[in-house]
Amino acid sequence: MDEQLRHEVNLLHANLCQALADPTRILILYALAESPRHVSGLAEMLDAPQSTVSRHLKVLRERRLVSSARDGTSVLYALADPRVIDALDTLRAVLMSALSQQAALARGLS
Amino acid sequence: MDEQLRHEVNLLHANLCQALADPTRILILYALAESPRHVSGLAEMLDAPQSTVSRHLKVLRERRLVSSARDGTSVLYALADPRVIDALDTLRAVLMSALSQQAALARGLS
DNA sequence: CGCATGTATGCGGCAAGCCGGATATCCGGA
DNA sequence: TCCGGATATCCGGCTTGCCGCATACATGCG
Repeated sequence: MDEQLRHEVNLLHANLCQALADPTRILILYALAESPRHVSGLAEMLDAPQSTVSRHLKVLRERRLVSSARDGTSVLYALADPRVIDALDTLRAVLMSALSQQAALARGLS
Repeated sequence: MDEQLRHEVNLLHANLCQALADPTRILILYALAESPRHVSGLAEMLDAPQSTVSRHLKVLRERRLVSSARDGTSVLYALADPRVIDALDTLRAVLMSALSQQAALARGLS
């Protein structure tokens, strides 16, 4: 049954990664890392329809990557755990390495 | 056009996260972090059909998260960049925090 | 050269994700 | 209580992802 638990965590792990697997959501997370924002603010910043932003926020909220708090008639969203940004930065570094390696390879062909 | 480039990288960033968004692929990456392995070895270890494993490896290979090398009639796969494991570990830590927070909340309700 | 082993790919089908517009819900002020 | 601004959800449609099976491809050996 310990095996069962390990499997369960693995599913949640993948689920968490899934939440990061969308360009808009990545932008949202980086924006919230700067400062908490309202839905409308994010929508304007990303130049995306409000419904789209709201749905993305729902995904992030369900995974507890962001937290929400009412602020008058609007809702203020904030990053729940700054380590998510660390992870994203690390992955971006990995990406950059892969790209430069790819570029070097391309130069070698010419 | 710098803006254009930023957007391009953002897409690739999401694409990279997408590659991590599958339970089987996460298991593969952790397995390869231990030591390089053949396709058949991974298939047996994960108790998954060979075609499935091969397809997952293709996804990881395209993103340059793993590297492949022929070894006689089989192919040896290895982790391309250990930092991916760092990122996965960080995300797992985030997950654990969220879970324990959730558990504490549940206790509060009882 | 033909066979056996190990790996990759084409295929058909199904599940899940993303989108924008329209609508429902929530809240504060008049 | 009624209204307007802000947010969440429903809907229909399209795209993408994952799977297993069957099959093609590559490699080493006799």
